[in-house]
Amino acid sequence: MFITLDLESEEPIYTQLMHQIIEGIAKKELKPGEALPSVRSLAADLGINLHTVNKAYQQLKQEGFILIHRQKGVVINPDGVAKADETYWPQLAAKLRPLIAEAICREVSMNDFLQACQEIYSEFNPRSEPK
Amino acid sequence: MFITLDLESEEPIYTQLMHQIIEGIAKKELKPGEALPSVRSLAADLGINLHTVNKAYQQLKQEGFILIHRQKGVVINPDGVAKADETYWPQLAAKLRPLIAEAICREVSMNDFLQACQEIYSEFNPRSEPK
DNA sequence: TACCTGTTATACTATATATATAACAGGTAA
DNA sequence: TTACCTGTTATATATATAGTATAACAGGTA
Repeated sequence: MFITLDLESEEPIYTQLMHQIIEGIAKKELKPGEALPSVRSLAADLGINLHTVNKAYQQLKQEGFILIHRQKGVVINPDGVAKADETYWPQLAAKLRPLIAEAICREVSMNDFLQACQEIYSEFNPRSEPK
Repeated sequence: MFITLDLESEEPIYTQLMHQIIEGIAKKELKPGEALPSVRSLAADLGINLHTVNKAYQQLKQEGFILIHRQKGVVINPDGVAKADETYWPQLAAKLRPLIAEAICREVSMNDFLQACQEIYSEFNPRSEPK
């Protein structure tokens, strides 16, 4: 699991970290129960402060992606991430709406937009897993 | 064109303003060449500072949604918003990727995700325009 | 005992957001 | 000309967020 940060980006470091870990879970590179580096070692590896890593971990914990055991360390949620529930969909819609509004302004057809989503979705599921 | 702000939201006021104006354009409630309120009057109507409105206007101008004439005022870009070009798609993908990664973690199928997009897209185009 | 966890506390810097006032420059209308 | 409307610029202030730096604490393990 490689993590690359863009320190010049407007996106805060801790959210970059969150996104990369979530993407790692989506790609199955990070599996349920798998251990993550300690806040200190990850911070050292990335050349950032341990509080920045901690902030990302805390938020991932609150959203159910990881579990934090005070003395054992951090692991990907062994029970898997909570499935989409009734609170998830409005939040997703709120994030999608500005993107879709701009797309319409720029004369992007619905099909072109859906295809863009589809291609990204496929990046995470390169092939369906053999059972 | 009604504008509603949530002053308690984590989303900055000026981005809320930008999004609502972009949505207004997408819904054709705001048409090319149409005038927008002056920074002072809109700020007064919304009960916010004129600099906050100005910041939203400046950014909308830079992204090509509106034109600002120093003494005439602000209008929706009469030439329409610039169509999606080769710089647009990577930017869209960068914004979609975290949403799609989380959706996959929450076991949202591709079809369910695409359908959510489709429904929002349809909100902006309630019916195809008669020519 | 030494070392590893996460956690908490404090302090500091820098930047972003939002407000408040004031003034400036150019155009328009009474 | 005068008054008023534009957007623009300049200062100043308050608050919150982001990030870093150090230090210490508490619990578990080798």
